[in-house]
Amino acid sequence: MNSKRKILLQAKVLFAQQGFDGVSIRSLAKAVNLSPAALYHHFPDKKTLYLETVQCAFAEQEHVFSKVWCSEGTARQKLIEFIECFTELMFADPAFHRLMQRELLIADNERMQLLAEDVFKEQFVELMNIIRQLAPRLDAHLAAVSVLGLVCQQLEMQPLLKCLPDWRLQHEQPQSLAKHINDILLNGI
Amino acid sequence: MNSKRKILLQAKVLFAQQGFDGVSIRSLAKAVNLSPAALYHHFPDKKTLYLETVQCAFAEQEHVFSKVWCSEGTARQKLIEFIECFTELMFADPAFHRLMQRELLIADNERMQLLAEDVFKEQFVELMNIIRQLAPRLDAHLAAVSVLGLVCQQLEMQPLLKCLPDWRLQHEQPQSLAKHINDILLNGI
DNA sequence: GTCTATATGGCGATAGAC
DNA sequence: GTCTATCGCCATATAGAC
Repeated sequence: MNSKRKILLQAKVLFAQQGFDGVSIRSLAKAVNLSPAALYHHFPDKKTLYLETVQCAFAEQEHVFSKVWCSEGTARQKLIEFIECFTELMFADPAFHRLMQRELLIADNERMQLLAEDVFKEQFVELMNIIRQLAPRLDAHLAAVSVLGLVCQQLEMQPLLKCLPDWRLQHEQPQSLAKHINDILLNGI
Repeated sequence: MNSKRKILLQAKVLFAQQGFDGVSIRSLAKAVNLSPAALYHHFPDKKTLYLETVQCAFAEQEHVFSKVWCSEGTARQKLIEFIECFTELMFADPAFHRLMQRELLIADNERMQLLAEDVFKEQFVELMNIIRQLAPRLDAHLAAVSVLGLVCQQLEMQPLLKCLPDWRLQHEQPQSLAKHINDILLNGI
């Protein structure tokens, strides 16, 4: 395989796990069986390597939901489908989700604008449109974030939840989780 | 003020902002007007300093919600009150929330168990009890996390949300947010 | 309890051979 | 395109004076 691609894929995993400062060029080089110097042939410096890693990881996710938005169902069916699809995606690629969390903690303004424009905007607008159809009384922006929050928080808190009462293995299965979220969203508490 | 306490309070802010690897003993020392060596009088090493910082930050939050659980209202009123209280708390102390996010990313098993037992368990059980009264059909554990997720995700995604369509300043006001979350939780979409 | 000075090591990055 | 060797810097941590 292309060395540059191999580096980017490994970097995604390591940066997601340990963050920018936690990953050294040396450790990344060892993980892909190259010398540290070899990495500098493909990237001018560590920061650029990191940014390309993030860009590469997010580019993979750009058009995942097109099939949901184009489906023939009602708005309600589309929302249910989106939640199932989004939950599956987040659980299938934890490195992506962790990278996202770290980017949000860094919150670099320029990068946030790029992420918003290139990766999230289109999907977010579609989600808001569905919500507007289903619940015109709600602020669509707030409600869209609520939908995402219901999915993401279950993932983020997983390590803690295992240590709290009434936790079940089932809680980490995306289908079971999607079902719960759909229930709570459509019927309330 | 006590030097050790001054160090811990400043460390909370810096570690929350930049993470364990992002904060050097030197930079922390400069921020509290001490030499790096002075910090080693109060803490044996950097890792211990970090752990004490986290422990100190979380200890402050232990009994914040007791007034909610002891109030005289119905289960529904208590839930509304909890959401308002929790939202206010998270927005009032962003350093605490960021530290929590970073701890979840590290996900050290021993520390998760301590956090669960000492800080979150009691509140989490109370929240589950309220939910069981309101909606026996739901898995109380999943539903409790959903409530927390609705609040936390709005905070975590803030830097990105500003760059997405239909964002309003109002979305960052805790009261306005709590109102939305209560609406969506009690009535659904 | 705080300082100055310093030991020791890992870091990002570069030079130059192959 | 990859290597070995290395530079210069900043990190954690310690020694010992005050």
